[in-house]
Formats: sequence, C-alpha cells, structure tokens
Amino acid sequence: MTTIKDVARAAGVSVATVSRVHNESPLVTEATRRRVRKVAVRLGYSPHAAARSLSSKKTNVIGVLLPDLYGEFYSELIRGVDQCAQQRGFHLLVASSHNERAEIAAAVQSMRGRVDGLIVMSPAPGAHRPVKDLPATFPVLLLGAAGAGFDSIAIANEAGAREMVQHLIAKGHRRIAMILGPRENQDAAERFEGYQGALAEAGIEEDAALHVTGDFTDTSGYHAARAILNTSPRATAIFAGNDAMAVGALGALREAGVRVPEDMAVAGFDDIPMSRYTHPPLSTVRVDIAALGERAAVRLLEAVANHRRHRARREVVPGQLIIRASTDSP
Amino acid sequence: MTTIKDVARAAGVSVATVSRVHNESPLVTEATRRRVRKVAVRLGYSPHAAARSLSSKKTNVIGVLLPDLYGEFYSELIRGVDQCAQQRGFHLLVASSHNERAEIAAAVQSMRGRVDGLIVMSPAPGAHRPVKDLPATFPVLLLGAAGAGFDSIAIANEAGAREMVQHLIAKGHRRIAMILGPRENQDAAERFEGYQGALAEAGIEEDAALHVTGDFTDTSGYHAARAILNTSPRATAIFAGNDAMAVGALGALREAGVRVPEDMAVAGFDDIPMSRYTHPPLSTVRVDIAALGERAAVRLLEAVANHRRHRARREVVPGQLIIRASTDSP
DNA sequence: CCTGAAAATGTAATCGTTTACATTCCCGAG
DNA sequence: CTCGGGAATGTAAACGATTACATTTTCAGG
Repeated sequence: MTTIKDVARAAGVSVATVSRVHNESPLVTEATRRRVRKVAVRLGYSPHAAARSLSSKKTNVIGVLLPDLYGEFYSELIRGVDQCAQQRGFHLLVASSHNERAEIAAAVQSMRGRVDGLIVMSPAPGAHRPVKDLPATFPVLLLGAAGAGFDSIAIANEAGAREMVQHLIAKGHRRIAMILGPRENQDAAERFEGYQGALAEAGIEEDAALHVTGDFTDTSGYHAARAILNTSPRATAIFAGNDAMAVGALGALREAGVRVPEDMAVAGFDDIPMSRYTHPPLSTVRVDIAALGERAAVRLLEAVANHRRHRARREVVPGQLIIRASTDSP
Repeated sequence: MTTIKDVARAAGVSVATVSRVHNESPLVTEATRRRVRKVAVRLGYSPHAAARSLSSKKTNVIGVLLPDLYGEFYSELIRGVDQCAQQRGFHLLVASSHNERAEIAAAVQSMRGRVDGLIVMSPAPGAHRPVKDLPATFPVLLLGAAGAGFDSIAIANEAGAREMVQHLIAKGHRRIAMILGPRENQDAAERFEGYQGALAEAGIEEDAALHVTGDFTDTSGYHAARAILNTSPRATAIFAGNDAMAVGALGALREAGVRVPEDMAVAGFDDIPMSRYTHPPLSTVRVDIAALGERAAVRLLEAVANHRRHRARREVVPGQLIIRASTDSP
C-alpha cells in the first residue's frame, strides 16, 4: 500500500505538503498541487482512514444503532440517513443490538473511536441509558424514546393513532378492536394511548376483550385477527399497531370469508409500500421514514459540527392519515 | 477520554500490560489482570478503534457496497450480512453507490483503511472494475456479477426464470409477456435469458411486442402491464423480472378488470414478503436473500482470515419455485 | 543459597496521518 | 542591493494503540 511518504518522496516534497494538497489547503502553489496530485494518482494513493482519524480526531462516520434490521421500516430509515450522510461525506456504520440493554451498551462501547456521532433507536423506553456514560459532549440523537438532555426525534404515535380511531368512529364503528404491538415497545404503547384517548373522547367504554397483543409481525396479526373474530358481540373494526400486523389480519379475514370493509374495517400504521397493494388497499397513518432518517442525520451532523454549545432539542414529526378502501364504508 | 496511558498510570503498570489484558494475552498474572480490569471499568476506558487498527492493521469492519438501498432486497441482504458479522465481532460499513462507475470507485477508495474486506454488489456487469486496483490481496466478494480472480456469489437467475416460464408453459400458456428489468442490469439480463431459453425449448417463437422494459419498481410494472394489455393477440401470462413489478402489474390488471389468473397469469421473481399477500398471492422464485447475505459474509470473513493462500471461488445459489394462486389455472 | 530458564512486565519503535512551528523562498519597497 | 514580510514548504511532535525486544521477577532444582 502506498503511504503519504511514498507520494512525498516520489513528488519530491514533504509529507506535510502532500497532506495539505489532499486537504485542499490554500497554502500550496498550483504547480505543486498538480504535481502531487499526479503522483498520487499514479501510485494509486489514498489516505489511510484510521491514521487520518487518529490524528485529526474525526472519523467521518456516523453510527446507526437499531433494535433490529428486519422489515422495510429499518431499510427506509437507513436509506434516509445514508442519503444525507453520504452527501456530506460521511459513512454509515450500522449495527443492530437485539434490544437487550447489555447488547446496546456493548455496541455503544465498541463504537468509540469509530464514529463521530450516533443515532440510536431505542424501542424500549429508557434503553438510552447505556448511552449516558459517553462523554457528555459526544453527539447522540435518540430516535423514538426521548431522554433529558438528549437530542431526539419521535413520531407522533399518539396523535396519529387517535386520528385514525376518530376516523373509524366517524364511520360509525363502536366496537373497535386493537392489535397491540409488543409490550415494552414505546411506539406500541403510544399508539395504544391514542386509541384509548379517541374512545374516551367519544364516550365509548373500553372492552379489554378487544385488545389483543401482537409483536409487529404479520403472523402475529394473523392470529390476533382470528381471536378478534371470536369476540361477541363481534368487533366491526380492527386498528392494528402497524401495517405488517394489519396485513396479516387481512389474510385471516379473507380466509374466514369476512369482507373488508363491509363486515370489518381494518386500519394500520406506518404506510409501508405494500399497504397500497393489499386487497383492499389499507388505510393507515403515513410516516415518511426515509425523511425521518434524513432529518435525524441532519440533526446529528449539526451536533457533530458544533460539538460544544449545542442545545439539545426534542422534535416530533406528525403522521398523515391515509384513508383507503379498507375503512371506506360504515 | 481516558486512554490506555491513563489506565496504566492508575493501575501502576505499563501500557503494554494494559494492552495485553484487553487482548486476552496469557502473559499476565491473574492478579494484575483483575486490577487492570477494575481500573479500566472505573475510568470508563474503552480502546480507541482508530488507534488500534492503525497499529494492528485490522479494523474489524467489513464494507458493504450496494447499488442502492431501496426496498426489501437490500434490507434483507444487510440483515443477513450483519448477522454473521456481528456474531464474529465485525461491524458493518454500509454505502450505496448510485451505480455509477465513478461513484463506486470513490466509495472503494474512501474505504481504504476503514475495512478489512468488501462485499460489492455490482448490478451492471463489469462494475467490479474499480475494485481491480485494490491490492490483489485485499479480500473482496462480488455479489451478482462474477469477475475472474474474484470470490463471488450469484443467484441462479437464468435457471429460476427458465423454470418459472416452463411452469407457465405447462399451464398451457403460449403468449407469455415479460416485463424486463433495467437494461445493463445483470440480474435482469439473466432472467430474460432464462425466459428466452424456456420459450425456445418449447418451440414457441418470440414476439418482441411482448417484451416490455421496466426498471424494477412497482410503478414501471404498472405501466408495463397496461402496455401488455394492448398487445394483440393479447398475452395470457406475464412474467415480471421481479416481484415489485409484478405487484405493479397486478394493480394495473385489477384496474382494468382483468381477472388473475383466469384471464392473465402473473409471476414474479424474488419472493419478497409482500408476495404472499397480494391478491391473488403471487407465484414467484424464492431466493433467501438473508441467507445469501450471511453466506457472503461467511465467505468474505474466511478470506479475511486467510488473507494469503486463498483461492477465489464462484458460487451460485439456486432459487426455488413458489407457485401460488396467480398462475394457478390455464 | 545460587543459578538459570520461564514468566511477567516494561521500554520504545511503529502504524500513517495532521498540524504547530521553523525554515526557506520570493518579491516589492526603500 | 538590502531588507522585511508574506507565501510556500519542511520538520517533527502528536494521536492511541500494538508488539518486538529488553528487562526484571519468580521459582524449581542443584
């Protein structure tokens, strides 16, 4: 591998000059610059990132720590983050910490000296604890759960869920079942609160028999829907904690010969690409995940650039009600 | 930030000893080891990755270079790679190079000194060229396109497509349209070859009017299907170059009141999660993407471990025909 | 108690950059 | 022609680890 020294020697200059050329320093003659560039290309030189970041204390990498990597949600998120990062010359170090406190801590640890900042998506509330014993000046952006003193971006789960349930109520539904997300999952909990809020507002009393717990997978939605079909009096609408479960529910209903939306309305949350193509197309709450990721990256890189004197802010991005055929008639 | 020196001083040993403790060297007394560990924890020390990799010439990171990040394919791939990598203590540096030769080159360049090995997915044949001027010993695994002297893993596109078209022919179809993937995309080209092969075998002559080009997005599939509806005599089956386009096609057919599979059979390729839930469920060729990614990581890490004396191999993973309702009747 | 080899620890060079500081070069003003 | 001062370049000290090699400690065997 050619190093900066090789280039310096071959170009007849010092390493400092070569370094300056590569960092666009104005302190080099145009002639020297050209000569060095040419030699560098000829020798196939490219700076050694580790060495560079050791001495400059910048890695030009941001870490993305996710609870999982399964499904379109994370894929979109990464895409959004990458878009912004790449554009600003940053790389992405991705890690999934299967949601256990210890694993998050380990991941955070092992990223020290590897990244300039961290986007942490903590599904369970308080999972950002391990992040605490990073130096206070280390830029961290929390996605989902907020934490005092931390930058964060969250989805307006409660408001979105509330609006969707209000929509169902407006369509005349009274017995509205909900397929909950995993316990301990913050998004899931907030969406449930929105659901409860809408019912309370409308003076509809809750029936615990209509609350079925899933785990955000389509399979769990399938089973949940079957359970809901056995309620009596039977529910007339299902609000699923996310689209994947709603899709599973649609499958169960089709199998059971239950017509959607005539016999049972179904709504989801997330607006994954697939929702447009289910049969019938799924009403849902859209959150532009890629945009969310991009925004997260922007905010984080801001913090990275400032380092000092950076006030942490909390930001909530609203969802948008998308009404499709699956909730269309009363 | 605490460095190894701080720990050494506080523990009353030399930096070498601290380093040895962290690297599980057997050359330390149990007593010293414990003492150092304790101090390290107390000071919140964790080794600086850049420094470590500068001197040890190992980064414990593998790079994943993808043409894009949109859609479940890449998400699954990353998941598979991460699973293996994480388990072996490696991190993942993800980058998308929007498919242009120059960008790939830039990405490869900027990864020098950052990663121990590279998984490169090159959609266009020959896109691995920029990889060439890495030192010959640098571990690279090509995904998709093969290259002489490179390790590679590819999907059996041609065989899979051929089998699917054979299936359609067996169902009695003669006028089978194909929605092609982007020109220049290797997977797309191979799938087209499989299609042509199956037709030729069956003695069916090709009709260029039945070849519509898309770009692997559902939207392009939608438009392609509309074009296909206007062919005359009208095709009775559509083989889409991937599932996303097949899904788009299904949308167009539903809009046009064309029944699937009675009036028009539809098949795809990839078996994305959504295929199970379309209406009707989509026949497709399954490729276990996550497994593919995992396999890629295994192969790459093997090469990383060996470094020298590593024979490059080419590996092809077969697809599996998944017949669902969308191609069920003649 | 001594000896010497093995075990434990320490010293210092090294990895490839960046960058503060020192040096040299160049050129216009006097 | 000399001088001064900015511009261009060079020198060498970091950065924080790893690791040959050197040194000290330990301890079994005589």
